[in-house]
Amino acid sequence: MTAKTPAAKTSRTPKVPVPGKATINDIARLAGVSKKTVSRVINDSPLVKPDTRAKVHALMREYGYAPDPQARGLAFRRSFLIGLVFDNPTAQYIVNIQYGVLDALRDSGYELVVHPCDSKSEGYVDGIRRFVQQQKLHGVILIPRVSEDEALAEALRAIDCRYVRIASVAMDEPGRMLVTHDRSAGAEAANYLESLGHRRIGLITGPKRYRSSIERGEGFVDALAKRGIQVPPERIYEGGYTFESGVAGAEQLLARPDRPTAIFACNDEMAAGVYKAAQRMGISIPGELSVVGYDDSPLASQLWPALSTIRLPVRDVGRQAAGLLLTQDAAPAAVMTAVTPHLVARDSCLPPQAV
Amino acid sequence: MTAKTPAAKTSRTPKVPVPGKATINDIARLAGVSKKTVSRVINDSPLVKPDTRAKVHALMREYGYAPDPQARGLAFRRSFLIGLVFDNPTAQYIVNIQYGVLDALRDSGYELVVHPCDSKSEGYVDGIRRFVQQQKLHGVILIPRVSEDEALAEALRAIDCRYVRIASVAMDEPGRMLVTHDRSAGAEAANYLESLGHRRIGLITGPKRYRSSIERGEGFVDALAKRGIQVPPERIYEGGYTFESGVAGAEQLLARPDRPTAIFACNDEMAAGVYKAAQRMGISIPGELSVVGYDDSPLASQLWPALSTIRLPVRDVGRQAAGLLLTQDAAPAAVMTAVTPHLVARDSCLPPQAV
DNA sequence: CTGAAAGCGCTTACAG
DNA sequence: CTGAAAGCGCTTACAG
Repeated sequence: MTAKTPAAKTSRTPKVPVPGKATINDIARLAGVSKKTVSRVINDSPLVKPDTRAKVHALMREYGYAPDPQARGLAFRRSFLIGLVFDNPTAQYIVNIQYGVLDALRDSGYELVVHPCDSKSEGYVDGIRRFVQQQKLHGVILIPRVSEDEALAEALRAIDCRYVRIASVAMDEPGRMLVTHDRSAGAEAANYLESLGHRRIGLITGPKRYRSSIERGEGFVDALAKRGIQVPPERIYEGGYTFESGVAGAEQLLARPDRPTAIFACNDEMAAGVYKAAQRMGISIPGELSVVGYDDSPLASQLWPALSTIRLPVRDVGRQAAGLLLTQDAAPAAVMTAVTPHLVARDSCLPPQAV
Repeated sequence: MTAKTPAAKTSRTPKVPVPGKATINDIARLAGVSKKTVSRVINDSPLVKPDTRAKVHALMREYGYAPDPQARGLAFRRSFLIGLVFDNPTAQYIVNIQYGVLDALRDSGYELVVHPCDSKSEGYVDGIRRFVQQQKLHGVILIPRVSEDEALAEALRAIDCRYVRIASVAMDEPGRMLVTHDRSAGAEAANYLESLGHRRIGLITGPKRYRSSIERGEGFVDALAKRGIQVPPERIYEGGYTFESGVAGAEQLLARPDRPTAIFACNDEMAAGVYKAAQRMGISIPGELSVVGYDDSPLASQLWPALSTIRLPVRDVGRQAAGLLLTQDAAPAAVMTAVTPHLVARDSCLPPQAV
């Protein structure tokens, strides 16, 4: 204890913090500055002399120091957690969003907490509010269908909680929206089938309570109308985004005398249902029936023939949504952020047979 | 300020905490006890007079008080977060585990933080260690394949981190394991096919680096052997748990002169590949070929004919794993916890044709 | 059964 | 550009 030489040679003195266990006090002492200065370095304050900053940074690296998120959170009166709130989309969608969000969160000091909910249950908004308040979340990312619920958005604003809504149309200010433009993808599917020569075209939509379903269906019908093709009500079937509803829809549409030569199903699961119905009825795909789906789920490329479908880069959606959330305070987005879905043409469509 | 009557009548005084914003100090003051006593109530200490406890509880409810997890965590020197660490299983598996874990965590005060990783990358164990240490996690749940990595388990033990491993065989002490018994399910598939009368039976396994693949395959082969049926090497194909590898495997197995009358694919994706190959080769299922899969993925019931497969209640797995983690300190599990998979017979199997 | 003091590891507000 | 004091909302260790 008499030596005045720089310690750390005798490695086990209580003065040398264990890697991964150092605190702001250790770094401050080692650097010969106050902890407030270390705090400034942590928070990238410009009010630190470059030399001091460099020295502190070096020490932080040397001891593998990372500030304790809980202590920081307590002082900041908020946590470094982002909530992912979702109702009941497909597993693939949830997981891809998670991967994307985590891409954006990597090395940011933020972590992702998952929070499923049931938007049909009484008081689900209260549940989310409690979650946000208790965890003092930095913000939440809202996936369809909860993202489409204005009451939830309103409740979050009321408690001053940052959020980003992922939805098929802009329904909030730019900083709080990530738009997926389902309508234009519906139109792309329509134009594709029209350009192949199809004129009698059927549509299987999702449930009306999903905005995506409306957008996809309307985009499809409107685009066909622009090219002079009408889709009469009897060629539209409202499905439930499920395989079974796809089967039922196709059976109904294909039983008609003026049977359609092409069907657009608003998701891949229902498109798979169309395959099954067609197989049962002895209608060959793509020879006698062209099919377009939506989602590009793993299923799509496994069907036989491989399904032409709409692909949305969901991981990008997650990444950008998280990016918006993190920059919401610093650089409030001025222009609406969007990720655009596109058609992936595979083997399920052909020009209609000349009958 | 002169009134000595119980306040709260004039509702807006600074003495009355806003709902959802009360602190331990507010509750203590309102109850006329010290915050330490409130703390005892929060932590279910027996050292509180029933009357006092009741009064504090009432106040907590009235003001919607919930202790701040960050403050609590800081004082406890650990957080109330559970980490879910996974490499790359199917989306459906990940999501079901998440639902299950959250079932168990509900109202426990713990939250779930997701942490994907790449077990093939250099230093992935370090990444997980940093995650655990920085967040001061209460514990982590490990899903295959990372759950099978002894080096990771060792590293977690070294930093004194609670964990539960989900795997197909017991590879750790009871309190830290949730076993899924893939071997017995493989045997069940074997016995089913044998009892239908099949004798020439093919097997498409997963990659050898997955313990589940080995267990399923060996369980299948051993069970057949017990009933006097050999599966020669040329009737075993090592797939990659992917659709394409299922196609390739089936094409090879079905091209042989003594073509099998039944195939067991070690997951549903590969079983779907078998369907595709069979369709291409003009072999009808189940008439000329019986198929059994594994996982009971959504795919299974959408295939035509519906796939007979092994079903593991994955959500239960997640729930029980989380349960183990939460009770690890209090009641260290003495006996190995298991969730058992079972065959779901659908339409893809029939006795072999008498040719 | 209950409480006053000190501390967890950070930050805010203030002062210089 | 830097720091000493007080505080975020809890708990531990100690005392009674």
